[in-house]
Amino acid sequence: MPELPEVETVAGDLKKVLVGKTIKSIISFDKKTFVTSLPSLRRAALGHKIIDVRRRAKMLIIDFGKHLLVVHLKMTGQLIFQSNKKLIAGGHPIVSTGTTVPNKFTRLVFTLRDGGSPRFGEAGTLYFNDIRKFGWVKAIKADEFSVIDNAYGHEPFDKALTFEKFLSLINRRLRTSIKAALLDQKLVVGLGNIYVDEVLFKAGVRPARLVKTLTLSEKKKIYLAIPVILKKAILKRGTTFSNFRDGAGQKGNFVAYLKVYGRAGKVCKNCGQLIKKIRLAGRGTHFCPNCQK
DNA sequence: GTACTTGTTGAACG
DNA sequence: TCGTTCAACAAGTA
Repeated sequence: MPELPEVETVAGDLKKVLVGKTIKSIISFDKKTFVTSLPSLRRAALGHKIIDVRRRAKMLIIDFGKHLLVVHLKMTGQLIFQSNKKLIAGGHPIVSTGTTVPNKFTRLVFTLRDGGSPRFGEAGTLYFNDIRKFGWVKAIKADEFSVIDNAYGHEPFDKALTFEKFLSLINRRLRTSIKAALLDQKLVVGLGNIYVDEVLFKAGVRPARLVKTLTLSEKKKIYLAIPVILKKAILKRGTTFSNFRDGAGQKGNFVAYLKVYGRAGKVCKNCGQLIKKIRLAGRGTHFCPNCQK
């Protein structure tokens, strides 16, 4: 389940290998995988050189200059680059899906060549896999990106997201739970179910608390916990990564640092009480009844 | 077989 | 209009 740290990791890894390469061909195995039609996907990308790969919210952006491919992995999407025997992968764990590409979950295949000239040979393949077909790929003109961009809120590491700004944002959701407010990508982007639970544990606030009941001090703790949790997760290369090949060094390690998520019925690492799980905002929600007030 | 999982959207609600 | 909740999507896992 890629949230911000996972997408950030994938974007960084792919940037290293994709920049400078040119899309040679695009093959589709599933029309549902992209919002954009295959012909316009090809128009935007074929023969164009990749100049950057980056992240915005939980989206991956492959930048061709005049055009962009915008990729959302949603829950089970993977982007896998293969060159010779080397795999660079990111997204949903590949436990049950086998370790080879393409496989039955492969939706799109991009073949690449080095540099801009057709005289260069193939230089790897980029696979877009998605088990549940929630993910998508859009091709847009660069100057149309603001339409997508404007639908999302602040980046959690953006200096523009001051505490005052954060307050004014969550104060728009006074009658909802703090969990629902933090999941809302129109306020602050990048937090999904896992990291919201972790942020609220670190802040010592129960997920079900309504925003209007929070003290200023609690809001400050939440505000401060967001970048701490996310940065640590990025450092550990995310929570849900899995090795695609031995020794690839791609395994996400943050799962070992999770304090509440997925630990229902286990003892709190902080106080020893049992972690509780409830259903909130339509999501499984984990917290420590002792550490979180 | 059934319940459960999740990011995002859009419908339905008050 | 606004804020909020909830179903829907898909398919693998327990």
